[in-house]
Amino acid sequence: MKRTKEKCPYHCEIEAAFAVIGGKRKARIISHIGDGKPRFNQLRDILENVSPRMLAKQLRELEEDGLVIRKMHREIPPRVEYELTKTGRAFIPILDNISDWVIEYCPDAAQKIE
Amino acid sequence: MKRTKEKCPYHCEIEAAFAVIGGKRKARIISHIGDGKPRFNQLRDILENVSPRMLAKQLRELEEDGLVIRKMHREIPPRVEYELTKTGRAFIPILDNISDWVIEYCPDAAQKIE
DNA sequence: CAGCATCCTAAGTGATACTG
DNA sequence: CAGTATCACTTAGGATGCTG
Repeated sequence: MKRTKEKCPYHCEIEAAFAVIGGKRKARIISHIGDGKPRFNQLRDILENVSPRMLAKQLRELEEDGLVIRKMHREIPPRVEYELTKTGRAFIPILDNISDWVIEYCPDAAQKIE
Repeated sequence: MKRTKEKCPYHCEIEAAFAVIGGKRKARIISHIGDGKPRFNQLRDILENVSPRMLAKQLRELEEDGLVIRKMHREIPPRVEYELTKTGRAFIPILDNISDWVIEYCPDAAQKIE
């Protein structure tokens, strides 16, 4: 989804929202961070087939948009945990609704899960 | 969002759902079709800066996924109206929740509306 | 009017190698 | 471990012109 630094790039709330959560795998990332406090490579394992470059980018954007906090522990080897902010946690129920919707109303897509 | 014809391309419900509604402008299209029964060029006017090629593509995908019905009236000049299916209508409350969420929790993005 | 066909560019994404 | 850097590639998206 397009992310921009223009002053008024959005025509409506929905467009603004999807600029924040519509990126590839962003919804899944939010969902998994909500489950625990995963570390970088744990997220990579869960998501599968994500290059470190892409995961880092998505996480950085989610952090900029205030959904995710990056907690860096100064240890050797370094340990970084991700967790949701209040904003991120407020989005979890919506993700649950979306999951329910696809199961109930989109049998074709639901069948392609797993 | 990636659309695929593979047999089991999705890891979870959220990924499946975003394959259906995550395309650029798809959420906005659903929302506007829910408001009335817009014609092709009415949708173009509302969305602004959409090439006919792209709008047609998004509409066709939404139709394939069972969210939208294309009603063709055999007149001269031709008239086509789009409306929501039950599946599409069931998604409207979720879009409303998303709008509320961005207003309440994402002030930076909300400020860029209009 | 409601598209489709064609061409083209720009942005997104992946793979791999490397570093503090 | 948690990322960057670089390069190559795929895809999305726009512009334009044409048609039933």
